[in-house]
Amino acid sequence: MKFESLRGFRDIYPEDAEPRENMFSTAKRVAHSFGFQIIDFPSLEPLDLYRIKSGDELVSQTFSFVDKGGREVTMVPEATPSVVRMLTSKKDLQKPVRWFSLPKIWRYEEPQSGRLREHVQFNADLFGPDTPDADAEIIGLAASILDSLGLSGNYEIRMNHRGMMEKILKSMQIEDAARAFSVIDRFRKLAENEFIEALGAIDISGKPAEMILKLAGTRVESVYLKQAVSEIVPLTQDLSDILDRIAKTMEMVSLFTDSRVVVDFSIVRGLSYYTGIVFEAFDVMGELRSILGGGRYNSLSTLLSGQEIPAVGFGMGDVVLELLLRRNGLWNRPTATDGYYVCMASDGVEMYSMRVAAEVRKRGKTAVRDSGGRKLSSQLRAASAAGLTKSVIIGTREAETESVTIKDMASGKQSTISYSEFLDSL
RNA sequence: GCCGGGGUGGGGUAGUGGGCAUCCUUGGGGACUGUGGAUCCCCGGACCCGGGUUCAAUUCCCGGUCCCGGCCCCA
Repeated sequence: MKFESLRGFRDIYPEDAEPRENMFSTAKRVAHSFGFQIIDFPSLEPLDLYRIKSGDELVSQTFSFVDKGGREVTMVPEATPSVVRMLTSKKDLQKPVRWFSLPKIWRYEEPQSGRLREHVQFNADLFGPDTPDADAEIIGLAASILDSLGLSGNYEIRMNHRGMMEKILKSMQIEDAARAFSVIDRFRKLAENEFIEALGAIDISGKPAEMILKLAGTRVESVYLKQAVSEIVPLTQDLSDILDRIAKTMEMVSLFTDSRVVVDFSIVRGLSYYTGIVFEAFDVMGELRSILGGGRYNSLSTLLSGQEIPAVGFGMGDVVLELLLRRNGLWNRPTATDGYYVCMASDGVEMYSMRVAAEVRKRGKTAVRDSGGRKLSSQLRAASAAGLTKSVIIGTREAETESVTIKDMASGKQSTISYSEFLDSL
């Protein structure tokens, strides 16, 4: 019988687990530097938590089952509902609340490039203020994490605004924005005629369809935003206000990163619950799906709890991020780490060598002791593989004189010093 | 759920309707009875699973499964 990991699930060995850990710890460090605090929540949630806001399409793509108590439960397919539940059930939180988490997320979908059935998602949300400052802070956090991973200049932020899009559509006499969004969302995947066809299928044709086509293909920097929109629809006061806010947000984001920030009118982020700004980050080569995505969702807490708490946040999966880091040569294990590999050159020194290793560790340093039963040459080969900077060689000679031989693995040089001298050097 | 392409040791490969399979690498050990990353030697380890065709299948056919990519969807 042969066992393999399930379709879409991964076994992660040290050569990947360590770069990965490095990636997560960078994200954590940056989040902390922004004043965000880590939270955690269950991996299993009631299925209804997702039914309320998303409907059957999402539910069909979850790992769900009926538990022994007859409850419909699901492996969490996203962080936000759980986070919002935590937020709304603790009534004494002082706003703004800045939270992040690193949950495992499950989705029952066909695996493909950048998408698996289980992944880790870095998730950050800022609750309370509904301001361009808060929007910019969240996007700035996302960008700062990517920058800290060494990806500056290798990605760009594309943003849009749900409210702006709704107003633009409305000026074209299109009331059902949600349906239009689902077509606009596919803009990049469709040829021009297919896009027009898809719009026609939801009763948008003629001039409005042409306008939407032009709009969806538009990407602009903040300074040209107003002009670009005014070329397509008349600027009402409402619309103008939103455009000012977007431009302000973009300018603020530019304070966080040198990466390009543009408005891309094709970014609408599926259906779901976004109410204001939406954004995604893409690799500049355009080879991968989006690295991260998020936006403002001011009504989800109302939906889940009746409390109105404005929110803005984003999620970033580890799968695409890993692909991007690999492509940029940033997926490497650390080189030799500071520490000692303890070898035994002869029989009868087990206790002494183990004591040496234990003392090294007590002083907060790394010590890996060979488990013995083999020649010194084999032990030193293992020492090389262990990637530690030094080896300690202990044999009868050292045991008799209470000394240790320290070998520098890079240079090959070694010297014998007394045990106490060695301990003092740690 | 659907579509396309794949599946030979841990990784990378050669090859064939018939001698349970090539080479490299990795792993273990040795040459080196107290010295690694060099060299040489030895050893371990594979034809995805099931069914069919056939005297005979790793090779051909069918189904499944997994991998890669795409669709749907992307929370």
